[in-house]
Amino acid sequence: VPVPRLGLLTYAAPIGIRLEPGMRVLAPLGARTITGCIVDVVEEAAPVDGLKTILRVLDEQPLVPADVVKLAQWAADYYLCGPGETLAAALPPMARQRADAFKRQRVARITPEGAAVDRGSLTDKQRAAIALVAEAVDGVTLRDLESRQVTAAVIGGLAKRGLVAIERETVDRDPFVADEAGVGEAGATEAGGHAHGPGASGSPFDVEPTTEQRDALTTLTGLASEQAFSVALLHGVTGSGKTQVYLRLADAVRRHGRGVLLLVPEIALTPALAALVRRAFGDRVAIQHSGLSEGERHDQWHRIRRGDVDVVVGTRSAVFAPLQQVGLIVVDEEHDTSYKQDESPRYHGRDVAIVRGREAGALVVLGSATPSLESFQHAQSGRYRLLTLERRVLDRPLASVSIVDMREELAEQGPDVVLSGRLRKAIGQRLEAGEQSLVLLNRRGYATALFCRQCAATLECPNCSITLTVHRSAARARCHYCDHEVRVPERCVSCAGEFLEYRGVGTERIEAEIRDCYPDARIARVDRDTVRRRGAIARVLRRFARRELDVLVGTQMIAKGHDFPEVTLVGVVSADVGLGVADFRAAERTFQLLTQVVGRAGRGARQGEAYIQTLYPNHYSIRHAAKQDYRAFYDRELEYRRSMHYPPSLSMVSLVVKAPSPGQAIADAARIARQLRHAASSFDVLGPAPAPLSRLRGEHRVQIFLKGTHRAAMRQAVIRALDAHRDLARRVTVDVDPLSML
DNA sequence: AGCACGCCGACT
DNA sequence: GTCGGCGTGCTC
Repeated sequence: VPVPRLGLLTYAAPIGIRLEPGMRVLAPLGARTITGCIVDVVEEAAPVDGLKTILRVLDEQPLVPADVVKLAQWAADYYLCGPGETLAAALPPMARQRADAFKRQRVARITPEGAAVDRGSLTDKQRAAIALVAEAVDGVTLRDLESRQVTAAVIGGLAKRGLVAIERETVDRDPFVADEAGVGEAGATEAGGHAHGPGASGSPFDVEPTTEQRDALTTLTGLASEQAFSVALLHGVTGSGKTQVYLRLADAVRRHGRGVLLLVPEIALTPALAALVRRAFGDRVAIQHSGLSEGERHDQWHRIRRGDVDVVVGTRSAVFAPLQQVGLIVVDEEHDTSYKQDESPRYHGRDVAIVRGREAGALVVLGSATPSLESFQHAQSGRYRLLTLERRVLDRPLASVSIVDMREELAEQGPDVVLSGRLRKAIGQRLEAGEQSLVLLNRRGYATALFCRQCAATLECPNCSITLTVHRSAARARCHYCDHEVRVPERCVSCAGEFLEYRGVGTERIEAEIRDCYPDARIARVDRDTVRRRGAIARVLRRFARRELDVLVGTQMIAKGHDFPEVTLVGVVSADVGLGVADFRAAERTFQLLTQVVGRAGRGARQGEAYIQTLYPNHYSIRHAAKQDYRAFYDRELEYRRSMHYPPSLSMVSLVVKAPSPGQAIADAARIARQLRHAASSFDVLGPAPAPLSRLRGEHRVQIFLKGTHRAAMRQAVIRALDAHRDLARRVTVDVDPLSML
């Protein structure tokens, strides 16, 4: 049942009804009627006491394929959430709705008392109302009564006196009956709706593969043809043509009659890829991502279920797509953190993909220029097959990268410097030459904080332990966690001082700086603030690809997988943004982001150049990213993780306990930690300690970490600890294999 | 007294 | 997620 933290429930059903895993049923749950999904069927010779009986079977055939039901169950066990939560991810959008979503109406009926009452004792309005109710044999809905000038107040008064009865009734109407009839090709959206990405049209197979690509393909098609489970890590530098390998491999697999799942971090950010896949496989492709409307998602899901497609492109939830005979699962940019869902069910799309591949006997290909330490370690140990693309297509050189020491810039130009002289000059040169530039700063807004020079107070969020970010164009200061916002104050809110200072820069400020510097440049900004609306990012990227823009300023959104041949300059305003975070993955994230964004330069005929501004020019993640030296970074980072006992040398589970006060949060967490320590023989329990974001949306947060090599033991301990403290269960968030320490 | 609101436990 | 039960605190 679609209820968080609730395990599998057992219901009775009459003998003789066809029941199979994957079928949906209507069942009573407490006072409600809900739509559940059958996970298992057990036959009993005699009736079992204490079970409620399912009300109705909604499907004649399993809606969710049996293997996907099993996969969802595995994910629920592994990630410590309710099976209904993972199963919900596997169901088509509209089937997720509760039975209550069948229109529920309030119906009034006459009672014996009401029929017998002396109508002379009633008011005019009551008399009119009771007359209407009495003449309707099956009762009359309150909505109908209202349209006949009988207000809810009048009918409520009659109900209170027991003269009419009001009941909630579900309208018996299965939304799928209507849908199934109408499922047509209308759902075959135009490759995500926004087709033309940069690059050429025509079949992607027209391009001749490089020698390296050919070698990788030979190995991969070999592995795929074995029709047995294996995992390959395709480590290819930026611009080496990994997509080309995926597409050709996918084509080979589907020609052998097996299905292909292509998982990508966020299609909405890379509309070009969707278009490419579309051109490669035509209408044998389905697309699944959150940018589609409910109706579109529903249609795409059913196209897959019916077997109308053999290639599915989608974001993490597509790992549960109802595709049959899966022979290949590709996880593109496997290191990308958006594969991990940041709300329950907190599953990792890549890791679920590997389990699905194992169960299906499929080849799983993980691709990245900057593999996660987890994946690369498995490749090193031989568990995954390692394939490497070391050269760019057409042997184009990687960008030449310069690290700009901002300490020197500060010394020379004063504390207000944002763009170094070198980066500013480089942008100017590109404008002169008619070439394009990307400028990255992974932080949105104009300023990160508003600081009072008189009393040293900083404008903070009243609900969260964080400073408000200044968005100047909106003249608002906003919390990026709870969305609380205020007008930017003219005077300090604590001392009324009038000398307020903007501290810390964001993309909005960078855009303004570049405009100041180069008033004629055509500049656009890409971050969550500017591309909130559907299709907005595709529009900007398209304009950039058509060279209607000279400079693109943005957050990590501009670093992801885009292929702009005319970009010859990449500037990173501050490589340090992610390094300050209290997270053992800070260096890895910084390395990945820098490598990815630097890889956007020089993908066309002209050599690319990049500038990375930093206050830590000797930090290893910056140095190795500048050289695009993944191996050096990996060796160094792995050593750090080993010595500090962090993943991938062991596994972690994070628990966050929330409470209305800090003391309460600590006390509650301490109870759970005690219980965990009690069970801890093979793992360590760290904490409780205030979480880095100690207050969020008005709640105080305290953290506990489990660290160990035996995940099952840790999961077991968490289950038992939460079982022993049922009263706290709702206040605790459990994250298995957390990607963030926040 | 009557009820709005929030918290908590239960849901097969 | 959401319902019912129950306690607290407020209004008439």
